[in-house]
Amino acid sequence: MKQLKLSNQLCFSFYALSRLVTSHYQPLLGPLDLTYPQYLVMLVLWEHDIVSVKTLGQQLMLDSGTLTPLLKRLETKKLIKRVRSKEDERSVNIHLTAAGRQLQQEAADIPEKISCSMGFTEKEYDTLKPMINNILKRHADE
Amino acid sequence: MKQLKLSNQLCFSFYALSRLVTSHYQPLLGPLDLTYPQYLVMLVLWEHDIVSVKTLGQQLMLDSGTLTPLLKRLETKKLIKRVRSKEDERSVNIHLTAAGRQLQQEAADIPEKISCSMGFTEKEYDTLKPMINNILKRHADE
DNA sequence: TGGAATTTAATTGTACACAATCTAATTTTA
DNA sequence: TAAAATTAGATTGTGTACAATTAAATTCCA
Repeated sequence: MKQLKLSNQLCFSFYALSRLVTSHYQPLLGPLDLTYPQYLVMLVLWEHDIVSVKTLGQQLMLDSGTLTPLLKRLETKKLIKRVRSKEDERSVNIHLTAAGRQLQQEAADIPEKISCSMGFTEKEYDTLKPMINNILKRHADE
Repeated sequence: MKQLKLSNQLCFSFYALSRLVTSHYQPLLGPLDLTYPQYLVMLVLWEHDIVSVKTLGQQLMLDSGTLTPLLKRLETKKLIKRVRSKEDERSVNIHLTAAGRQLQQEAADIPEKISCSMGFTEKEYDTLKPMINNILKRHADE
């Protein structure tokens, strides 16, 4: 019986934690004129240089309704370029620009700073990482 | 070195998990014409009947910029009533209406359903609940 | 006591998030 | 191969989130 409320409470904790995380990124990303979701897109591009909107959506678990306007904003800032694919005209490839690559340097210390800001303990890393990724993975289809 | 990326990855997991949670509530709340944040407000009201916007904001960690329009939508649906306090005219008290209390019955099985939908294991409850609440608590000030 | 500081909501503006729908391109298959 | 089904993004509309500002009420305190 008491169990029932637990799921609700745990879900609320996840919801609150996500917003806490975003709020800790904000002061780090603000100076780079990036939001957290925009930063996530840049992280993917810094790894791959070119990715399709579809791939981006799969990696970040976001749909085109979210990504299309977000990518347009990144393009306005000259950090990326949206290029419709020649091979498959339905697909749009996102290219990292020189300015976008440049930004990687300025963002280099963010992982360390966010780690410090959130103050995760060793134990929290080791426990939460696999457990939460397990939850995400078992719902991977959607 | 490898540690640095971990914080970024763990934070992304939290962000993704929060959206996963919301997506699992949606089919349960849709029939009640509630969003997840609206449901959270109703949960507080089902416990207390009357709460101030300030208290609500503290409980849910949301500010008036989020709550004011959300509460207006709940009022439009006749689930709550917004009443400016007589004792302190700055404060607005949220009252549960009869329809709002009625809705509690229809929402009674949501905790069980969300538990089933998310499929948390016993171990996940026992580990995640205290660990995540600890993280939230140590950043409680903001 | 009366002005300064604080508190509480509301407002404004920007940016997600996602359901639902649409269009165009590609693939399937009858 | 031509119609049907699928796929990739874009669009539309609703609803959060939150920073920054504003306005009104209350509290502080010199």
